[in-house]
Amino acid sequence: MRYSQAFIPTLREVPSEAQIPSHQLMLRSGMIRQVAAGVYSFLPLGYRVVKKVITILQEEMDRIGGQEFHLPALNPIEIWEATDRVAAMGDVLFRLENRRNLVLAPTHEEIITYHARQHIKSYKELPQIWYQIQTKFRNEPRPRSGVLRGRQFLMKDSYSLDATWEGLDQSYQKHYEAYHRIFSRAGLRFFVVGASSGAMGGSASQEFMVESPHGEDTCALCDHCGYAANLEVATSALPPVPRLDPSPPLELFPTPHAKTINDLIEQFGVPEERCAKSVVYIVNSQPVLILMRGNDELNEEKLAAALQTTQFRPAEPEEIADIFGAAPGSIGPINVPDSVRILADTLLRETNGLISGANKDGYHYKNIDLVRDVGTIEYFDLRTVREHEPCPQCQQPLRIVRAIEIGHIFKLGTKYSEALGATILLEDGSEQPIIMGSYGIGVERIIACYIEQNHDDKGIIWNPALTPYDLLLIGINVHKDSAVRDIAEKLYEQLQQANFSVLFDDRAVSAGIKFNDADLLGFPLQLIVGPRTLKEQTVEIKIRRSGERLHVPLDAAISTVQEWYHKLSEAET
RNA sequence: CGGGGCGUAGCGUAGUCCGGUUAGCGCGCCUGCUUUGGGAGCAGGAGGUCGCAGGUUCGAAUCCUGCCGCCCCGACCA
Repeated sequence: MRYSQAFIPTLREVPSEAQIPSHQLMLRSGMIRQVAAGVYSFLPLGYRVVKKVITILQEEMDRIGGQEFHLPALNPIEIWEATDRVAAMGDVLFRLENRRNLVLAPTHEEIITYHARQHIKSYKELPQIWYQIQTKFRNEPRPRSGVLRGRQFLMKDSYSLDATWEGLDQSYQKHYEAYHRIFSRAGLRFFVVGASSGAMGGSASQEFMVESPHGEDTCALCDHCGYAANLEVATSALPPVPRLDPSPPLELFPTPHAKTINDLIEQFGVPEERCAKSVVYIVNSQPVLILMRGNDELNEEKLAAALQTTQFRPAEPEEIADIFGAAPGSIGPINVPDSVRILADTLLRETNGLISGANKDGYHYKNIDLVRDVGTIEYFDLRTVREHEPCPQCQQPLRIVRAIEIGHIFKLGTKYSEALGATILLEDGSEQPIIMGSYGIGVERIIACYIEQNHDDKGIIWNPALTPYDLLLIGINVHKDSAVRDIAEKLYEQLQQANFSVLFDDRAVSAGIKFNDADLLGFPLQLIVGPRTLKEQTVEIKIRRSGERLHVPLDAAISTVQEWYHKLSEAET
């Protein structure tokens, strides 16, 4: 491609709406343009990168036996009602005003299961891995960070269909390995975390993460043993609050000015871990009292997993007063109405000597014994792990980092096959729902994360795997100097014949502009031909990543490019 | 949805508080001449419903009301 004829609208200045490097550089390099909040056009240069990512995805999915589909974005709403996901997705599901029986698909479990039900009748036809790379629509409440969270985005989604749970484990493992290869080939530094399966009812789930301050997820990492978990499921080896022996007697005491755990600690000098913080949630319109150690933070994802529902919210102060007869600062587990379910974090399991509100304004109890003084308590891991807590595997301090989710693998089970009646007959003649897995990769996120990890103050630094063109041939003064032009044209021909995709900067602009655009666009290699090199019968090869410049004789140009390209490609794997 | 910010030419912005000639500047764009290895110089030129609608006023980018859009933080995100 000749640059003079290419549509590559680069920007010298940073558009004000772009806050993070990948967004800024994708705009500045002419890869994307915004059309609406969370909606972007890919311009030719950006789309070349998309196609390269898609090729990697297809190759690796095909390698594990995946078969590519192209499913419709328009879905009948009935099928979404059948799995109860119209309600579950809520406002995130796009609906159509002038065709109300259709919705825009945010994911494709339903359609896949629909086709499985149509045609898969026997265990003999399984396993299957079905995938597609397609546009998803999600009415995100707040799109952000360029293409990192959009209302319309590309996703590689795949689904495994198995007759047995062991089969599901194998399909899941194949995806795990394929995902490793995909992200490695894309040149990403990433890690895998255990994740919540949430209210979807699946059994196991892992997320592929890229560490970034711009990420929307938070993970606990152990650099020592490799433990990694999303904070929604992360645990630590923090010891539980030990029992006192003998158990001291329950005692009511006035605390007129203590509304928070910190007040209690300051005013009465009590140890933080002996305080039991009481929080109240309304779960399916029933009150639930939750006891947390000291100032530990309740994790709502863990609560959702414990309660097996996401239909809950913190209680309002008025509701708390109605139920407990006291303000939020004075409630506790003693004298709780029978209708209130009591949960406690596992750190408090069957312990004693605790201080908590007395359900009487201005009073607390001390020496509460959860076994002696409180009715039925259900214990769950509910607390949010904090920085520096000991790793649950090796006791070394945990690190808490922000991360961007680029892939998610998920053992679904039979939720969708049951809801939609996708069943098979087994060898013994019995009928059973197909056992499914679902696996997703965000295409734009791979690109944005790559740029987040591979840029400098001048621009993007592409590797051979994702670069929109293999290399940039820069002709200095080609429009004025016919000797340079002849050489440049010849190299342009030869490079293409050697199977390189080449962008040939033949524009009639100054050298400085060409060099700056070259660094901004970030192709792995720049081949520079100008009057200066011509005098010595050489060309200059600049390696974008290192900034290294080689001067090679004209007749060695192609072979040197091939060598270096090979070297750069090797370095990736 | 809560909080904050913003909307003036393709991009970046000044002007808005305190209403008043023709809305200014840099980059980019067009023409000519000169220049030519890290975003050239000179000269000339094109390009604006000041987000939209209504209101106040002799007069509105500027004041008032409503709406729309975009960004950031939070909530949310199988």
